[in-house]
Amino acid sequence: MSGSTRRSVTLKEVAAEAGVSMMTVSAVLRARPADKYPVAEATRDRVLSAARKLRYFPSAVAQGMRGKRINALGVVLINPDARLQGDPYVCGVLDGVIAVANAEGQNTTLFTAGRWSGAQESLQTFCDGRTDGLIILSPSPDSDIVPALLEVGRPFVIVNGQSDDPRVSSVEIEHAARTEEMVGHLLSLGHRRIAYLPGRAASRSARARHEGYRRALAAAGLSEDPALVPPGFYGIASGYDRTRSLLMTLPADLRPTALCCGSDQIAVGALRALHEAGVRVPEQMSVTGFDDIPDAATLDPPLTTVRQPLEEMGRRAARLLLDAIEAGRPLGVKELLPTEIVHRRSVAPPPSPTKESVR
Amino acid sequence: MSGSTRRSVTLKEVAAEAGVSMMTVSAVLRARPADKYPVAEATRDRVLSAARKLRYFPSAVAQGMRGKRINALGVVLINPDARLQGDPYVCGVLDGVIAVANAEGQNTTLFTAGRWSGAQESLQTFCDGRTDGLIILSPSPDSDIVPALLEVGRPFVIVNGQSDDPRVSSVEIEHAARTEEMVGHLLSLGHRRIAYLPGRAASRSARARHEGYRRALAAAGLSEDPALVPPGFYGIASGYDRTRSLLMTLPADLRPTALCCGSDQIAVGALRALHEAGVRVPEQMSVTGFDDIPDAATLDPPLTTVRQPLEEMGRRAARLLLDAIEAGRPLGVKELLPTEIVHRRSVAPPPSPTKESVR
DNA sequence: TGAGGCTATCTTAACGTTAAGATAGATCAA
DNA sequence: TTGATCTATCTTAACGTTAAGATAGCCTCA
Repeated sequence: MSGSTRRSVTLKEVAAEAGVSMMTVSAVLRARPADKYPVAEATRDRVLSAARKLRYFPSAVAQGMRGKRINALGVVLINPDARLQGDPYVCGVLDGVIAVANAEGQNTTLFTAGRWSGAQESLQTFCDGRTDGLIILSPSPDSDIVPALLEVGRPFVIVNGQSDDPRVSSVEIEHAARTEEMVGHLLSLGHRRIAYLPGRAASRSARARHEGYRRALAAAGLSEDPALVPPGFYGIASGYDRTRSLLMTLPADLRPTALCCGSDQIAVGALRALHEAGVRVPEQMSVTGFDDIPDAATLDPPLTTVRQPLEEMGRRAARLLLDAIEAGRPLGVKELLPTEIVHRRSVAPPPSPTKESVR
Repeated sequence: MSGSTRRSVTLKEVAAEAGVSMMTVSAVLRARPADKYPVAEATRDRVLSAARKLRYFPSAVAQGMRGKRINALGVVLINPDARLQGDPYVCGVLDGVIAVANAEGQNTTLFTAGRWSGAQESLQTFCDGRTDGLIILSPSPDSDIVPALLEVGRPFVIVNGQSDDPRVSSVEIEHAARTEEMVGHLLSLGHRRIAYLPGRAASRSARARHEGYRRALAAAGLSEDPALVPPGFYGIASGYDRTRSLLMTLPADLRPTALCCGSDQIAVGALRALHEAGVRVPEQMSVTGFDDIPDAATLDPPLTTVRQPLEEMGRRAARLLLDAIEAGRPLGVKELLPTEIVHRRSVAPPPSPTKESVR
């Protein structure tokens, strides 16, 4: 019975067992409205019990070929060495996508572009018909995947990688405005020397956040001091190394009194370096992050940061995608989700001597 | 051209464009060995350029219906409120599965059982033919999914939920033996009152780990003190609450000197509670975990724990599943992966007065 | 010269499902 | 009584692909 049952039970077998045509079985099992395909009560029962007896499961693949939907959403992780563990950003978005997909009776299929050998090759995989559409997570602005997808005309939504093309739907947050607000907050507390530890310049979000930092300084009549903005990347190691450099290379009176980090991971590294150097946070140095990863609340001290609604972003993306699939065409909706600053203990006014003395 | 392109390009259209039959196009594009289906060089070129021109992508769905493989592995997350963010265990295994799947040209499809209304209903989703087989993550021993899957005869592999049935393939670690070793280590350091914070008793792994704790005590001539083993679940909140209770309810001389936690998440909660209560770790209290999540190394103090090769477990499971799919039948392979204790700073001998005074 | 074997290609049928139209008996109004 | 309408079911064709067998021209060898 079980064991080497290679083939699965088909509609035809159920039909034979119940002594009716396949169409009748199909109608009964899909519970079509009776006015479309009326079935006698007795027949219905016979069909249902035959299906149960044979353990029949409808083939989504065959259904997908017949109709035009396979009821699956694809999620594309472009990052070549993408790993879920230790990537709260991707996991959060994915959780949102899965939640909506589940609620709407859709499956979720993961695509990871092992090595990126150009969009053309990857599309062979992404567009093979096993999903109805794609959610692209943080495509680099340099990648050619967006134009390629537009060309094949498949529904897709971008998360965190807004495109100027009016046909593209995307879910995005205000990187610049929120960073500007954060830096403004530090300025209002009296900080004047505020370092910024940015993500890699190839990333859209990193560029936008950096721009927010500049705008806040400009609004306060200050300009960016390159010595306080060492290039880096989103990652614990970057935060650690850059912070150490800042501490070692700058004379005490030129040291920043606040460290605005482009991501929480960077802030984690920064806090570690400050801890090792005996610099107390926030008394001697304020530190801020961006993302509000789960760890942010339990760091020592808890991190003041920007909360990105990761799961909501995933949910929105999934809904936009479903809309586009339904409509059968790109809808070009750009959603901008609200973010907020979460105030925790890693920020305080600068140590007293600084006061209003702008250098 | 793009825009409302709803339907995708088919083999037939490519064949028409190239002026050959569909079969020839199929043979060219799948690069079949020439001795099976020889095609003239000129024809080949014509087909390839037609396919490129029309942006043809073979339909995996149609291929899957024709042949018997769709080249996708399913991963079933039974946990009803499964979330990837904050679940390093699931993420780690998933990373391993994805790595192997990718390397073998397979897709990965996620199934989450929103609410668990019995295996029969869930199987409708899991067995709808869009995957060639399933990897089941940590099924509860109480769930009826394993017998149900055996009955429908679909290839599947269990991770961390070994079954006695000889047909079932599983990837497992030694929960009991390693916990026994960990508790033995604490005993050898002189600890005699060792609390154990278990995972939910419905979970196989939690039961097995708990059993290891008992065995270690028994080997030292001790028996379990129910007051030191409050029921709980794998999760930060459980560790925090249970630890607070232990600290508040027990008189100082009855307090444990070591806290053996059923998971790293529990240990995270325990450390937080101890920190708040001003109990120094490891000077006044040793703490151990299980899993070795990435955070374990950066906790304060870094956590002594059992390293579970999560990613390797995922990789093994994927390989076992591919073997079973290949064979077309359950193979009943049980893999037991090695684990090791990672010694970090959260463990020390008990404070001096305790010594050998077994109460 | 014809049998056999190549090479390059085409045709048919099938995978499991479903939309649309066909059928056949029963009921009903004119 | 004749057609119209309704109910319950069946039949056909199609979705995009591919295995297997068919075909047709050409070459080789006895």
